[in-house]
Amino acid sequence: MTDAPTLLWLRQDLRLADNPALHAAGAGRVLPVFVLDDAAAGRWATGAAARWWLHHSLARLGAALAERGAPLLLLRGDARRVIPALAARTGAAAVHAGRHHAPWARARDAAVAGALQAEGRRLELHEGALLVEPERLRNGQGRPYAIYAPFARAVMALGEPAPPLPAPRRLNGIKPPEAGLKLDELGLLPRRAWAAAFPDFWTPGEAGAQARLRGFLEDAAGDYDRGRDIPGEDGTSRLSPHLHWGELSPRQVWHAAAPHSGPQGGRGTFLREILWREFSHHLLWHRPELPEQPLRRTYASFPYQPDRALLRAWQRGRTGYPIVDAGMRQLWRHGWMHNRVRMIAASLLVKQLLQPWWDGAAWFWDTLVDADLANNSANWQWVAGCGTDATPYFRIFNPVLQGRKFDSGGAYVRAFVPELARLPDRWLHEPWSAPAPVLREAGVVLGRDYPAPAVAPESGRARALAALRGMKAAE
DNA sequence: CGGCCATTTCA
DNA sequence: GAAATGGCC
Repeated sequence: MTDAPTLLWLRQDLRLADNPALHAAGAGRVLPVFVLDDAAAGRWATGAAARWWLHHSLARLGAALAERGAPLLLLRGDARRVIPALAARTGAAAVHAGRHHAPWARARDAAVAGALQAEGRRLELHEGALLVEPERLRNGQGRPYAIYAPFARAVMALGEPAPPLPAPRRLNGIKPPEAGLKLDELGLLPRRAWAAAFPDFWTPGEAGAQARLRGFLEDAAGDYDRGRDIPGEDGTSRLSPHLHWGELSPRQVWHAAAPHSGPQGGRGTFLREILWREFSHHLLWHRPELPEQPLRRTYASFPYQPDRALLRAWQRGRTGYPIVDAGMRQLWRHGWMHNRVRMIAASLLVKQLLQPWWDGAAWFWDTLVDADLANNSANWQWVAGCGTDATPYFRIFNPVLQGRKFDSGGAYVRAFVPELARLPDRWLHEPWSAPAPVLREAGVVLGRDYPAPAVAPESGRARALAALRGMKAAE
Protein backbone atom coordinates (compact mmCIF):
# COMPACT_ATOMS: atom_id res chain seq x y z
CA MET A 1 0.00 0.00 0.00
CA THR A 2 2.88 2.37 -0.67
CA ASP A 3 0.69 4.41 -2.95
CA ALA A 4 -2.24 4.60 -0.55
CA PRO A 5 -3.59 8.16 -0.49
CA THR A 6 -3.85 10.30 2.60
CA LEU A 7 -6.54 12.64 3.82
CA LEU A 8 -5.63 16.22 4.71
CA TRP A 9 -8.26 17.19 7.26
CA LEU A 10 -8.22 20.98 7.48
CA ARG A 11 -9.79 22.65 10.51
CA GLN A 12 -8.22 25.84 11.75
CA ASP A 13 -5.16 25.84 9.55
CA LEU A 14 -6.59 27.25 6.33
CA ARG A 15 -3.30 28.02 4.61
CA LEU A 16 -0.82 26.47 2.20
CA ALA A 17 2.40 28.01 3.50
CA ASP A 18 3.95 26.79 6.74
CA ASN A 19 1.36 24.05 7.12
CA PRO A 20 3.07 20.92 8.52
CA ALA A 21 -0.03 18.75 7.99
CA LEU A 22 -0.20 19.76 4.35
CA HIS A 23 3.54 19.30 4.04
CA ALA A 24 3.26 15.71 5.29
CA ALA A 25 0.12 14.81 3.38
CA GLY A 26 1.27 16.52 0.20
CA ALA A 27 4.21 14.17 -0.21
CA GLY A 28 1.89 11.61 -1.82
CA ARG A 29 -1.61 11.39 -3.25
CA VAL A 30 -3.91 13.50 -1.15
CA LEU A 31 -7.54 14.44 -0.65
CA PRO A 32 -8.02 17.72 1.27
CA VAL A 33 -11.28 17.85 3.20
CA PHE A 34 -13.07 20.31 5.45
CA VAL A 35 -15.95 19.10 7.65
CA LEU A 36 -18.40 21.59 9.11
CA ASP A 37 -18.90 19.89 12.46
CA ASP A 38 -21.22 21.73 14.82
CA ALA A 39 -22.14 18.60 16.76
CA ALA A 40 -18.75 18.00 18.32
CA ALA A 41 -18.29 21.67 19.18
CA GLY A 42 -21.60 21.82 21.05
CA ARG A 43 -22.19 25.26 22.52
CA TRP A 44 -18.86 26.40 21.12
CA ALA A 45 -19.88 25.82 17.53
CA THR A 46 -18.50 28.63 15.37
CA GLY A 47 -20.42 31.88 15.92
CA ALA A 48 -22.23 33.85 13.24
CA ALA A 49 -19.53 36.42 12.45
CA ALA A 50 -16.79 33.81 12.40
CA ARG A 51 -18.94 31.72 10.04
CA TRP A 52 -19.00 34.64 7.62
CA TRP A 53 -15.22 34.64 7.77
CA LEU A 54 -15.01 30.89 7.38
CA HIS A 55 -17.15 30.98 4.24
CA HIS A 56 -14.79 33.38 2.50
CA SER A 57 -11.66 31.72 3.82
CA LEU A 58 -12.81 28.35 2.48
CA ALA A 59 -13.53 29.95 -0.88
CA ARG A 60 -9.96 31.20 -1.13
CA LEU A 61 -8.44 28.00 0.19
CA GLY A 62 -10.52 25.87 -2.17
CA ALA A 63 -9.37 27.92 -5.14
CA ALA A 64 -5.72 27.75 -4.09
CA LEU A 65 -5.85 23.99 -3.57
CA ALA A 66 -7.68 23.39 -6.88
CA GLU A 67 -5.04 25.47 -8.67
CA ARG A 68 -2.38 23.13 -7.34
CA GLY A 69 -4.21 20.00 -8.37
CA ALA A 70 -6.06 18.91 -5.21
CA PRO A 71 -9.56 20.43 -4.90
CA LEU A 72 -11.04 20.77 -1.42
CA LEU A 73 -13.89 18.43 -0.49
CA LEU A 74 -16.54 20.12 1.65
CA LEU A 75 -18.66 18.01 3.98
CA ARG A 76 -20.98 18.56 6.91
CA GLY A 77 -21.64 16.33 9.88
CA ASP A 78 -20.09 14.71 12.91
CA ALA A 79 -16.42 14.30 12.06
CA ARG A 80 -16.17 11.35 14.45
CA ARG A 81 -18.21 9.49 11.86
CA VAL A 82 -17.46 11.41 8.65
CA ILE A 83 -13.66 11.25 8.71
CA PRO A 84 -13.30 7.50 9.37
CA ALA A 85 -15.95 6.79 6.72
CA LEU A 86 -14.17 8.94 4.16
CA ALA A 87 -10.85 7.33 5.00
CA ALA A 88 -12.40 3.92 4.42
CA ARG A 89 -13.95 4.89 1.07
CA THR A 90 -10.69 6.33 -0.24
CA GLY A 91 -8.49 3.61 1.23
CA ALA A 92 -6.41 6.26 2.97
CA ALA A 93 -3.67 4.94 5.23
CA ALA A 94 -3.38 8.14 7.22
CA VAL A 95 -5.26 11.28 8.05
CA HIS A 96 -3.12 14.38 8.59
CA ALA A 97 -4.40 17.35 10.54
CA GLY A 98 -3.09 20.34 12.43
CA ARG A 99 -3.46 20.22 16.19
CA HIS A 100 -6.56 21.97 17.47
CA HIS A 101 -6.25 22.65 21.20
CA ALA A 102 -9.84 23.40 22.26
CA PRO A 103 -11.19 20.86 24.77
CA TRP A 104 -14.01 19.68 22.51
CA ALA A 105 -11.61 19.30 19.59
CA ARG A 106 -9.24 17.23 21.70
CA ALA A 107 -12.04 14.87 22.63
CA ARG A 108 -13.17 14.66 19.01
CA ASP A 109 -9.66 13.94 17.73
CA ALA A 110 -9.24 11.19 20.28
CA ALA A 111 -12.48 9.58 19.06
CA VAL A 112 -11.45 9.90 15.41
CA ALA A 113 -8.01 8.46 16.15
CA GLY A 114 -9.62 5.50 17.89
CA ALA A 115 -12.04 4.82 15.05
CA LEU A 116 -9.26 5.03 12.46
CA GLN A 117 -6.96 2.82 14.47
CA ALA A 118 -9.63 0.12 14.72
CA GLU A 119 -9.40 -0.18 10.93
CA GLY A 120 -5.63 -0.07 10.71
CA ARG A 121 -5.38 3.61 9.79
CA ARG A 122 -3.90 6.47 11.75
CA LEU A 123 -4.53 10.09 12.64
CA GLU A 124 -1.38 12.20 12.57
CA LEU A 125 -1.65 15.53 14.35
CA HIS A 126 0.87 18.20 13.41
CA GLU A 127 2.13 21.22 15.31
CA GLY A 128 2.02 24.73 13.93
CA ALA A 129 -0.99 26.43 15.52
CA LEU A 130 1.18 27.65 18.41
CA LEU A 131 4.77 28.74 18.86
CA VAL A 132 5.25 26.25 21.69
CA GLU A 133 3.10 23.20 22.40
CA PRO A 134 1.45 23.41 25.83
CA GLU A 135 2.93 20.16 27.13
CA ARG A 136 6.41 21.45 26.51
CA LEU A 137 6.45 24.45 28.82
CA ARG A 138 6.75 24.19 32.60
CA ASN A 139 7.83 26.58 35.34
CA GLY A 140 10.38 25.96 38.07
CA GLN A 141 7.95 23.84 40.06
CA GLY A 142 7.18 21.72 37.02
CA ARG A 143 3.74 23.28 36.68
CA PRO A 144 2.13 25.18 33.79
CA TYR A 145 2.58 28.94 33.94
CA ALA A 146 -0.37 30.78 35.45
CA ILE A 147 1.06 34.30 35.16
CA TYR A 148 1.70 35.99 31.85
CA ALA A 149 5.02 37.74 32.56
CA PRO A 150 7.07 34.65 33.49
CA PHE A 151 5.31 32.73 30.73
CA ALA A 152 6.37 35.30 28.15
CA ARG A 153 9.93 35.29 29.51
CA ALA A 154 10.07 31.52 29.22
CA VAL A 155 8.84 31.55 25.62
CA MET A 156 11.28 34.30 24.69
CA ALA A 157 14.09 32.32 26.30
CA LEU A 158 13.41 29.44 23.90
CA GLY A 159 14.66 31.68 21.11
CA GLU A 160 13.47 31.69 17.54
CA PRO A 161 10.86 29.20 16.44
CA ALA A 162 11.71 27.01 13.45
CA PRO A 163 11.60 28.76 10.09
CA PRO A 164 8.28 28.50 8.23
CA LEU A 165 7.74 25.80 5.62
CA PRO A 166 7.18 26.82 2.01
CA ALA A 167 3.84 26.36 0.27
CA PRO A 168 3.75 23.35 -2.07
CA ARG A 169 3.77 24.22 -5.77
CA ARG A 170 1.93 21.13 -6.93
CA LEU A 171 -0.26 18.59 -5.20
CA ASN A 172 -1.21 15.13 -6.39
CA GLY A 173 -4.92 15.13 -5.72
CA ILE A 174 -7.16 12.07 -5.90
CA LYS A 175 -10.69 12.01 -7.18
CA PRO A 176 -13.02 12.28 -4.21
CA PRO A 177 -15.45 9.36 -3.76
CA GLU A 178 -18.34 11.80 -3.52
CA ALA A 179 -19.11 15.26 -4.85
CA GLY A 180 -19.40 16.90 -1.46
CA LEU A 181 -21.24 20.14 -0.87
CA LYS A 182 -21.02 23.43 -2.67
CA LEU A 183 -19.69 26.18 -0.46
CA ASP A 184 -23.08 27.91 -0.36
CA GLU A 185 -24.68 24.68 0.81
CA LEU A 186 -22.73 24.86 4.05
CA GLY A 187 -25.01 27.77 4.93
CA LEU A 188 -22.30 29.81 6.60
CA LEU A 189 -23.44 33.25 5.47
CA PRO A 190 -25.98 35.16 7.57
CA ARG A 191 -29.41 35.45 6.01
CA ARG A 192 -29.87 39.08 6.94
CA ALA A 193 -27.76 41.93 5.57
CA TRP A 194 -25.97 42.25 8.93
CA ALA A 195 -22.51 41.43 7.55
CA ALA A 196 -22.92 43.65 4.51
CA ALA A 197 -20.12 46.01 5.51
CA PHE A 198 -17.61 43.31 6.55
CA PRO A 199 -15.96 43.11 3.11
CA ASP A 200 -15.03 46.78 3.40
CA PHE A 201 -12.75 45.94 6.33
CA TRP A 202 -11.60 42.38 5.83
CA THR A 203 -10.01 40.16 3.23
CA PRO A 204 -10.31 36.61 4.54
CA GLY A 205 -7.88 34.05 3.20
CA GLU A 206 -4.16 33.45 3.13
CA ALA A 207 -3.31 36.20 0.64
CA GLY A 208 -5.29 38.73 2.65
CA ALA A 209 -3.51 37.63 5.81
CA GLN A 210 -0.08 38.05 4.23
CA ALA A 211 -1.02 41.44 2.82
CA ARG A 212 -2.26 42.60 6.20
CA LEU A 213 0.89 41.37 7.94
CA ARG A 214 3.22 43.11 5.47
CA GLY A 215 1.17 46.28 5.51
CA PHE A 216 1.14 46.42 9.29
CA LEU A 217 4.89 45.87 9.59
CA GLU A 218 5.58 48.59 7.03
CA ASP A 219 3.11 51.18 8.27
CA ALA A 220 1.90 50.87 11.85
CA ALA A 221 4.35 48.59 13.66
CA GLY A 222 6.99 51.26 14.22
CA ASP A 223 4.51 53.37 16.18
CA TYR A 224 2.76 50.39 17.78
CA ASP A 225 3.62 51.33 21.38
CA ARG A 226 1.46 54.42 21.05
CA GLY A 227 -0.84 53.65 18.14
CA ARG A 228 -2.22 50.35 19.41
CA ASP A 229 -4.10 52.15 22.18
CA ILE A 230 -5.79 54.75 19.98
CA PRO A 231 -9.03 53.25 18.69
CA GLY A 232 -9.57 56.13 16.26
CA GLU A 233 -6.41 55.11 14.40
CA ASP A 234 -5.56 51.96 12.47
CA GLY A 235 -2.70 51.19 14.83
CA THR A 236 -3.27 47.51 15.62
CA SER A 237 -2.34 44.59 13.42
CA ARG A 238 -5.92 43.31 12.98
CA LEU A 239 -4.42 39.87 12.41
CA SER A 240 -6.62 38.14 14.99
CA PRO A 241 -9.17 36.56 12.60
CA HIS A 242 -6.40 35.46 10.26
CA LEU A 243 -4.59 33.82 13.18
CA HIS A 244 -7.78 32.23 14.48
CA TRP A 245 -8.44 30.43 11.20
CA GLY A 246 -4.79 29.62 10.69
CA GLU A 247 -4.50 31.63 7.48
CA LEU A 248 -1.28 32.73 9.09
CA SER A 249 0.83 30.82 11.60
CA PRO A 250 2.31 32.50 14.67
CA ARG A 251 5.80 31.54 13.62
CA GLN A 252 5.26 33.21 10.25
CA VAL A 253 4.32 36.34 12.20
CA TRP A 254 7.36 35.97 14.43
CA HIS A 255 9.80 35.58 11.57
CA ALA A 256 8.27 38.46 9.65
CA ALA A 257 8.34 40.80 12.66
CA ALA A 258 11.47 39.85 14.58
CA PRO A 259 14.21 40.76 12.08
CA HIS A 260 13.27 44.41 12.20
CA SER A 261 14.16 45.05 15.81
CA GLY A 262 15.19 43.70 19.16
CA PRO A 263 12.79 43.06 22.01
CA GLN A 264 12.22 46.80 22.52
CA GLY A 265 10.16 49.16 20.45
CA GLY A 266 6.93 48.67 18.56
CA ARG A 267 7.71 45.25 17.14
CA GLY A 268 8.76 43.89 20.52
CA THR A 269 5.46 45.06 22.00
CA PHE A 270 3.68 43.48 19.05
CA LEU A 271 5.39 40.12 19.60
CA ARG A 272 4.35 40.24 23.25
CA GLU A 273 0.75 40.61 22.09
CA ILE A 274 1.21 37.47 20.00
CA LEU A 275 2.40 35.83 23.23
CA TRP A 276 -0.89 36.78 24.94
CA ARG A 277 -2.59 34.62 22.34
CA GLU A 278 -0.12 31.88 23.10
CA PHE A 279 -0.70 32.27 26.85
CA SER A 280 -4.49 32.03 26.46
CA HIS A 281 -4.20 28.86 24.42
CA HIS A 282 -1.88 27.25 26.95
CA LEU A 283 -4.25 28.27 29.73
CA LEU A 284 -7.21 26.65 27.97
CA TRP A 285 -5.18 23.50 27.40
CA HIS A 286 -4.29 23.17 31.07
CA ARG A 287 -7.59 24.50 32.42
CA PRO A 288 -10.30 23.23 30.06
CA GLU A 289 -13.00 24.67 32.34
CA LEU A 290 -11.83 28.16 31.33
CA PRO A 291 -14.88 28.97 29.13
CA GLU A 292 -17.38 27.86 31.77
CA GLN A 293 -15.98 28.31 35.26
CA PRO A 294 -14.10 31.11 37.04
CA LEU A 295 -10.52 30.01 37.60
CA ARG A 296 -10.63 31.74 40.98
CA ARG A 297 -13.29 29.66 42.62
CA THR A 298 -14.40 32.31 45.12
CA TYR A 299 -15.87 34.19 42.17
CA ALA A 300 -18.43 31.42 41.74
CA SER A 301 -20.41 33.27 44.43
CA PHE A 302 -20.04 36.72 42.89
CA PRO A 303 -23.42 38.49 43.20
CA TYR A 304 -24.06 39.31 39.55
CA GLN A 305 -27.47 40.81 38.86
CA PRO A 306 -28.57 39.45 35.47
CA ASP A 307 -30.82 41.95 33.73
CA ARG A 308 -31.88 41.31 30.15
CA ALA A 309 -32.62 44.97 29.45
CA LEU A 310 -29.17 46.08 30.62
CA LEU A 311 -27.48 43.33 28.65
CA ARG A 312 -29.42 44.28 25.55
CA ALA A 313 -28.58 47.98 25.95
CA TRP A 314 -24.91 47.02 26.11
CA GLN A 315 -25.18 44.73 23.09
CA ARG A 316 -26.86 47.41 21.00
CA GLY A 317 -24.48 50.19 21.97
CA ARG A 318 -27.00 52.11 24.06
CA THR A 319 -25.41 52.25 27.52
CA GLY A 320 -25.11 56.04 27.49
CA TYR A 321 -21.31 55.83 27.76
CA PRO A 322 -20.01 57.05 24.39
CA ILE A 323 -16.71 55.15 24.26
CA VAL A 324 -18.48 51.90 25.16
CA ASP A 325 -21.35 52.46 22.75
CA ALA A 326 -18.91 53.31 19.96
CA GLY A 327 -17.14 50.02 20.59
CA MET A 328 -20.30 47.94 20.66
CA ARG A 329 -21.48 49.52 17.43
CA GLN A 330 -18.10 48.97 15.81
CA LEU A 331 -18.44 45.33 16.79
CA TRP A 332 -21.85 45.06 15.15
CA ARG A 333 -20.79 46.85 11.98
CA HIS A 334 -17.29 45.44 11.45
CA GLY A 335 -17.41 42.16 13.36
CA TRP A 336 -14.47 43.44 15.36
CA MET A 337 -13.68 45.87 18.18
CA HIS A 338 -10.47 47.66 19.01
CA ASN A 339 -8.66 45.94 21.87
CA ARG A 340 -8.51 48.99 24.15
CA VAL A 341 -12.27 49.44 23.79
CA ARG A 342 -12.91 45.73 24.38
CA MET A 343 -11.39 46.18 27.82
CA ILE A 344 -13.45 49.28 28.58
CA ALA A 345 -16.72 47.83 27.28
CA ALA A 346 -16.20 44.51 29.06
CA SER A 347 -15.26 46.21 32.32
CA LEU A 348 -18.41 48.34 32.23
CA LEU A 349 -20.64 45.31 31.64
CA VAL A 350 -19.13 43.21 34.39
CA LYS A 351 -18.34 45.81 37.03
CA GLN A 352 -20.62 48.83 36.68
CA LEU A 353 -23.60 46.96 35.20
CA LEU A 354 -22.97 43.80 37.29
CA GLN A 355 -23.76 41.48 34.39
CA PRO A 356 -22.18 37.99 34.27
CA TRP A 357 -18.96 37.91 32.27
CA TRP A 358 -20.13 34.82 30.41
CA ASP A 359 -23.06 36.76 28.93
CA GLY A 360 -20.60 39.25 27.51
CA ALA A 361 -18.37 36.44 26.31
CA ALA A 362 -21.33 34.78 24.56
CA TRP A 363 -22.14 38.01 22.69
CA PHE A 364 -18.54 38.43 21.58
CA TRP A 365 -18.50 34.78 20.56
CA ASP A 366 -21.37 35.37 18.14
CA THR A 367 -20.38 38.78 16.78
CA LEU A 368 -16.57 38.80 16.51
CA VAL A 369 -15.02 37.57 13.28
CA ASP A 370 -11.98 36.68 15.39
CA ALA A 371 -13.99 34.83 18.07
CA ASP A 372 -11.57 32.33 19.58
CA LEU A 373 -12.42 30.14 22.55
CA ALA A 374 -9.05 30.53 24.27
CA ASN A 375 -8.62 34.26 23.74
CA ASN A 376 -12.24 35.16 24.41
CA SER A 377 -12.57 33.10 27.58
CA ALA A 378 -9.21 34.08 29.04
CA ASN A 379 -9.70 37.78 28.38
CA TRP A 380 -13.20 37.89 29.82
CA GLN A 381 -11.97 36.18 32.95
CA TRP A 382 -9.11 38.67 33.05
CA VAL A 383 -11.50 41.61 32.88
CA ALA A 384 -13.89 40.07 35.40
CA GLY A 385 -11.06 39.54 37.86
CA CYS A 386 -11.61 35.80 38.18
CA GLY A 387 -8.73 34.58 35.97
CA THR A 388 -5.41 33.36 37.34
CA ASP A 389 -3.49 36.38 36.10
CA ALA A 390 -6.45 38.74 36.21
CA THR A 391 -6.71 42.42 36.82
CA PRO A 392 -7.80 42.92 40.46
CA TYR A 393 -11.53 43.38 40.72
CA PHE A 394 -11.19 46.85 42.21
CA ARG A 395 -9.36 47.98 39.09
CA ILE A 396 -12.43 49.54 37.53
CA PHE A 397 -12.13 51.39 34.26
CA ASN A 398 -13.66 54.83 34.28
CA PRO A 399 -15.17 55.10 30.78
CA VAL A 400 -14.95 58.90 30.83
CA LEU A 401 -11.25 59.01 31.72
CA GLN A 402 -10.47 56.18 29.33
CA GLY A 403 -12.32 58.00 26.56
CA ARG A 404 -10.52 61.26 27.23
CA LYS A 405 -7.17 59.55 27.39
CA PHE A 406 -7.37 57.29 24.33
CA ASP A 407 -9.91 59.11 22.13
CA SER A 408 -9.03 62.67 23.06
CA GLY A 409 -9.88 64.05 19.64
CA GLY A 410 -13.13 62.10 19.60
CA ALA A 411 -12.53 60.55 16.18
CA TYR A 412 -13.61 57.10 17.36
CA VAL A 413 -16.79 58.13 19.14
CA ARG A 414 -17.83 60.43 16.31
CA ALA A 415 -17.31 57.65 13.77
CA PHE A 416 -19.67 55.23 15.49
CA VAL A 417 -22.00 57.45 17.55
CA PRO A 418 -22.96 60.05 14.96
CA GLU A 419 -25.74 61.52 17.10
CA LEU A 420 -23.02 62.97 19.34
CA ALA A 421 -20.76 64.10 16.52
CA ARG A 422 -21.44 67.80 17.04
CA LEU A 423 -20.64 67.79 20.74
CA PRO A 424 -17.32 69.52 21.47
CA ASP A 425 -14.42 67.32 22.67
CA ARG A 426 -14.79 68.63 26.20
CA TRP A 427 -18.19 66.95 26.64
CA LEU A 428 -18.03 64.14 24.09
CA HIS A 429 -17.20 61.43 26.64
CA GLU A 430 -19.69 62.63 29.26
CA PRO A 431 -22.68 64.17 27.49
CA TRP A 432 -24.76 64.04 30.71
CA SER A 433 -22.47 66.71 32.17
CA ALA A 434 -22.73 69.08 29.24
CA PRO A 435 -24.49 72.40 29.94
CA ALA A 436 -27.92 72.72 28.35
CA PRO A 437 -26.84 75.35 25.79
CA VAL A 438 -24.01 73.09 24.60
CA LEU A 439 -26.39 70.18 24.10
CA ARG A 440 -28.86 72.43 22.31
CA GLU A 441 -26.14 73.78 20.04
CA ALA A 442 -25.08 70.19 19.21
CA GLY A 443 -28.67 69.17 18.54
CA VAL A 444 -28.67 66.49 21.23
CA VAL A 445 -31.57 65.76 23.59
CA LEU A 446 -30.45 63.18 26.13
CA GLY A 447 -32.97 60.39 26.51
CA ARG A 448 -34.27 61.03 23.01
CA ASP A 449 -31.28 61.17 20.64
CA TYR A 450 -28.89 59.41 22.95
CA PRO A 451 -29.56 57.45 26.16
CA ALA A 452 -28.85 58.62 29.67
CA PRO A 453 -26.18 56.47 31.36
CA ALA A 454 -27.44 52.93 32.11
CA VAL A 455 -25.87 53.23 35.55
CA ALA A 456 -25.22 56.57 37.19
CA PRO A 457 -21.55 57.54 36.74
CA GLU A 458 -21.07 58.35 40.41
CA SER A 459 -22.59 55.10 41.69
CA GLY A 460 -21.17 52.54 39.24
CA ARG A 461 -17.82 52.21 40.96
CA ALA A 462 -19.37 52.07 44.43
CA ARG A 463 -21.83 49.38 43.32
CA ALA A 464 -19.01 47.27 41.93
CA LEU A 465 -16.95 47.51 45.10
CA ALA A 466 -20.02 46.72 47.21
CA ALA A 467 -20.66 43.61 45.12
CA LEU A 468 -17.07 42.51 45.61
CA ARG A 469 -17.46 42.86 49.37
CA GLY A 470 -20.67 40.84 49.07
CA MET A 471 -18.76 37.99 47.47
CA LYS A 472 -16.07 37.97 50.14
CA ALA A 473 -18.71 37.99 52.89
CA ALA A 474 -20.34 34.95 51.30
CA GLU A 475 -17.17 32.87 51.41
C1' DC B 1 -2.90 46.59 30.24
C1' DG B 2 -6.53 51.79 37.13
C1' DG B 3 -8.89 55.02 39.84
C1' DC B 4 -9.23 57.78 43.86
C1' DC B 5 -7.53 60.63 47.12
C1' DA B 6 -4.22 62.45 50.37
C1' DT B 7 0.08 64.39 50.26
C1' DT B 8 4.12 66.34 48.37
C1' DT B 9 6.50 69.06 44.99
C1' DC B 10 7.32 72.83 42.35
C1' DA B 11 5.94 77.01 39.76
C1' DG C 1 -2.84 75.73 42.72
C1' DA C 2 -1.50 72.56 39.12
C1' DA C 3 1.20 68.45 38.60
C1' DA C 4 3.61 64.46 40.33
C1' DT C 5 3.84 60.69 43.81
C1' DG C 6 2.31 56.90 46.63
C1' DG C 7 -0.93 54.08 49.46
C1' DC C 8 -5.10 51.93 49.32
C1' DC C 9 -9.50 50.19 47.41
